[in-house]
Amino acid sequence: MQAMKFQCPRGTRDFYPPAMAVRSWIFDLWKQVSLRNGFEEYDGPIFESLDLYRVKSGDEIVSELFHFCDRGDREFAIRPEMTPTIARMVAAQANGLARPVKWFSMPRLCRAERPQRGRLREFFQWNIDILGEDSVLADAECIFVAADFFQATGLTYEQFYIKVNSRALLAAILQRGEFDEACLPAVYAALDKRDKVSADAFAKIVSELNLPTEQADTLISLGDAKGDEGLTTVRKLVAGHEVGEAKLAEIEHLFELLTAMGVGDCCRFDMGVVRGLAYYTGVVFEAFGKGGLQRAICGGGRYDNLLREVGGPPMSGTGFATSDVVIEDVLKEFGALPGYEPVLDFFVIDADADLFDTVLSLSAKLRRLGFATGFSYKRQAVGKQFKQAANKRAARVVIVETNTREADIVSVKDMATGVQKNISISSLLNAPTQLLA
RNA sequence: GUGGGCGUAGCUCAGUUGGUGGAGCACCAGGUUGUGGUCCUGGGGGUCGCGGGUUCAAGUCCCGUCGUCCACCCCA
Repeated sequence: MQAMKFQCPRGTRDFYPPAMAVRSWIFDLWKQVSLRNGFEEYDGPIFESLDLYRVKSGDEIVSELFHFCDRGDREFAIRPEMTPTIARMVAAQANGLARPVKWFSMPRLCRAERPQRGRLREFFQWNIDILGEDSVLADAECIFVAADFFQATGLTYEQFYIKVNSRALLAAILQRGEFDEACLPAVYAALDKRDKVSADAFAKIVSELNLPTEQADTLISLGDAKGDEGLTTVRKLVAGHEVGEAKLAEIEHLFELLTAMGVGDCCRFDMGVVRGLAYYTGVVFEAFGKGGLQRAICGGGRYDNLLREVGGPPMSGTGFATSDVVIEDVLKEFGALPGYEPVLDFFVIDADADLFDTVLSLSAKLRRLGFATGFSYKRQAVGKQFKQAANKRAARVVIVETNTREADIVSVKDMATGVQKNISISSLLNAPTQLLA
């Protein structure tokens, strides 16, 4: 093979038409689900000041960003996530925006990571955010939107579920257990690993934290705190603790809301969901496919301090994000991706080369009526033109034939059913798609 | 940043103990002189990722390099 000098850069994808069709299908669903849940679309620049990301994550994040300087030595980075951008945008107009702010976006993001399954260096992410609403109702609505999307893709409750937890509740439990502040990050990290390892491995991770026996036991039981039984476990752990009881009541209320919205059955309490260590302050959740890929396919939660941290006004927020890469992965696993749809409504062919003018004029008219219409560039046998029509996945073929000249009649054939009828051009143009119904 | 697998036609892959490269699909062109996606025939296209080494001879063995996939780290 002639060595191709250029290929798409590591971790990026070329979207040839079949792949682009899948991407568009996912985007259309994202948008449709967002809009019907009352979210408005926004977007920002594809690069931001490097400092915007430093503020939140510190200097070490820079090595995982694609960053550059302009000719004035100003530092920028291609956006690796959307949250700083929406925080910046909302902060800038905070006083003028009606609350709650319900926004969504489908940004292209880049991260300078080593690619692996479900993680590329360039990808698209669907972001859903509600800002300016403290009530757990906003969290419930976000979880509902996630469930709504997965069902819209065709997945069932047999194929996905959503784990829900509260970091505020977890913090209260640890506070009551008198866990040392300093070891909290390690405790969070350990819990977050719970579902990725066996019970034994988890016990080992816990023992390596060198916690007092009582605290280690608490942590083990938290790791197993799932579903209604898990809530019972937690109820005992927070009994008599004011904040803990309040946070427990809050998450119980959340589940009541989810049940009322009809998605309670795909949601499950799970203390093992902690999510990163970054900025989550309250409810956190992750969606999972029930197949072989044990990987979160969507995640989010409440971030009540973030706007203030990026220099904005104190304003609460909650939301989630998921990427096109993991969505495609999980849908492929369940065979839920769509086939390649027909791209043409009509393909117009001529039975005789000197009828080509009619092919052109009829095609143009159909196109102006909004129908995707094609024709062969070459004057060749009807069979060859049919072959092209099939190849272009045309839904119908219009045959311009000898009696078209005198009688204005064409044949229209439905390629799926094989049904073919003679009709006048004028009636074809009056009701182009209903003729064969 | 660390570790492992793989790199042969546009795609998916064969290639036997080293002896001057194949299939299916796709693409293009013909055949049946007005009907396709599921017929028949033919064709184009690869210095076997790249570089070096061993050998009379390397797709095949060795080293390096680049690419890619997977896992770890990390995960906004």
